[in-house]
Amino acid sequence: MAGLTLATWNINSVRLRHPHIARWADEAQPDVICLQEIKCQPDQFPRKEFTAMGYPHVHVRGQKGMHGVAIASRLPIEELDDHKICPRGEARFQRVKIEGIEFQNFYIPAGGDEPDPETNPRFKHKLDFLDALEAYARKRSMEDADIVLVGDLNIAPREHDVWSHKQLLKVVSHTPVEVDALDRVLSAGDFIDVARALIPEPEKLYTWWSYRNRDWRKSNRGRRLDHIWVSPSLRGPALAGGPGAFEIWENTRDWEKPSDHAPVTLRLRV
DNA sequence: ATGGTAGTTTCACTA
Repeated sequence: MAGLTLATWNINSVRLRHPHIARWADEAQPDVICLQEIKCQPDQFPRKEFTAMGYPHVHVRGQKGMHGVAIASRLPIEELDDHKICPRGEARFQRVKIEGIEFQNFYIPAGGDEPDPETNPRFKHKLDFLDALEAYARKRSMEDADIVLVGDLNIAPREHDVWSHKQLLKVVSHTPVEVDALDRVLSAGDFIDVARALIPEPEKLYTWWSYRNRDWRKSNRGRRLDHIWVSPSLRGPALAGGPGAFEIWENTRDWEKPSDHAPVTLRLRV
């Protein structure tokens, strides 16, 4: 195969929004779709609907009502052993192999409102999760495997990944302590942040817009929370297509009852 | 400093 298009999308309930996925996939034509916040148990996942839209291969890590990740693929999926990363054991991580490439799909904890691990257990959970992920990434970096790490990482790391760097410095998702932790994960795994390798700052990049703004386009208070990282061995295939190979499908945010996240795709030249 | 919206576990919680 000449190329492989991969996608990541926080769908905020796959049972409610699989029609959006069908409509979007018809245009975007991804080969692999990594989903977060599916909000269902594995036996509740709409497999028939994914088969009908051309994705008969599905791997689900779900739990009742919240969190949950899933990978749907046109190509066969090889299941890989789960490694326990989430300190609370929540359904926030899965890994599979497709076409010889390991896909790691993450839904990192949002972290609550108060950016203080002493008073906010959710923020502590987020930092602990990132520490565990850093250790895992460091260990796996020794293997030289072809790895694509995607997901809703719930952190907008760079100045131009948010609508106002200054106003968000104390807002969870953009605080220095989280950004440092995420940067340590990136370094530990020798990963390449594909979006910024292809589209450098100061160009603004957002993948999420809050439901709490009446007109998301007009206010445009976005953040880049959804990421695609690749291991050094995939640098060539990931960057070969240039900026046009990376896409944020923000038009989906205009659809009726949308997810608050837009899907993101990368065309890998394999 | 506040409140705004959305989904599921629902008159409460997470995001």
